[in-house]
Amino acid sequence: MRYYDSFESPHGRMLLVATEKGVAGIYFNRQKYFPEPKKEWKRDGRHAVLQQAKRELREYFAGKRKRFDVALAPDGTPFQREVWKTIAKVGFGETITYGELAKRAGHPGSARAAGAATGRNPIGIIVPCHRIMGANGSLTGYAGGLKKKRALLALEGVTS
Amino acid sequence: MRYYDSFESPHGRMLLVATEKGVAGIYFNRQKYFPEPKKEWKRDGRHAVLQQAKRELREYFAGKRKRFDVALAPDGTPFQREVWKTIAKVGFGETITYGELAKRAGHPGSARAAGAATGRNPIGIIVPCHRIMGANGSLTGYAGGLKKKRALLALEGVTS
DNA sequence: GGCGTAATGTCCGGAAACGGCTAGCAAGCG
DNA sequence: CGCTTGCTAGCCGTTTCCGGACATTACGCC
Repeated sequence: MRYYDSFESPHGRMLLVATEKGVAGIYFNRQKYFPEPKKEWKRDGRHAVLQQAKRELREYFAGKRKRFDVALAPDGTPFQREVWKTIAKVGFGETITYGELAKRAGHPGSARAAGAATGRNPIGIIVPCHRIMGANGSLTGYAGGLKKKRALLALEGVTS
Repeated sequence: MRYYDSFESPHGRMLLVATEKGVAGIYFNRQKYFPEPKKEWKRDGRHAVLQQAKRELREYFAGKRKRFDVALAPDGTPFQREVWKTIAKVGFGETITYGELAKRAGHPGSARAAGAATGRNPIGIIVPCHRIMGANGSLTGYAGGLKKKRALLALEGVTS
């Protein structure tokens, strides 16, 4: 079963989705790969996982939180989950390249595949895919739009 | 959740699988498309659906039952479920061709597709796919082996 | 009668395309 | 010369697409 709720972020309304085990997705309205909510999903703003996620997000945007603790439960292939797990370990304000990401995930040389997996990350912000950049320093892409990527990095003090 | 149990038929041991809603599958050992039991399945010989299915099967093989009443809940595409539902309406001792089957299912001309769907029927015996034959009277196929198809038809008094 | 053919829905394997990439050159420019 | 820019060719997991195979049969043509 999946539960969902909306969340008002400084960059617009977001959709949060969770299972019993953890957060499954966070999406900006109209972002790439925005899921169409299924009928059997239940709106439940008081679901434990959703409440924790919302609290941590509020604290993050308020500048009072540098690390997320809520449990994660995204759907994906083994490779994708490896990559996302690796992204989650990149610290606040730190940025790495797609090649470095691939290496840390145990797949050196799979930079391009890591990029594709990054693009499919369903849990923006909490899995901080905005901290991944091109080897030449370019932002290269963001499912919510490069503008949001820049804003998130600015919030974390990355001047670039 | 899926529940399962074994059943001793005159033609060998069988595996029964069910959901809350009805029978999902019945398989001869080593038959085509025999499913590998999943870890999360529960063996439960007293599950209501399984008990009813076993009773009706015993009665059928004893010659005391000509119609099955247990609820069915097979997995399949919409087309496949149409076909299986149509097969279930073919009476004891009656045989029809794949073309007739397709027509009754509301897809005249899809005889071949109906054949493929018949081959994927997960609920042998109760959904009596053994009553479907080639237009020229040949048996053509059976997931449990043609020998069993012949035996079942003989039990129903089809001399052919 | 015998034989090729087209029509039908699904599954499966292989091939190809497609990305939020990158290292390696080759020019262009001051 | 150094630095920057742009193009190219490999790299890799996933997704999409296509072509055949099936528990078939009706039809047209010889």
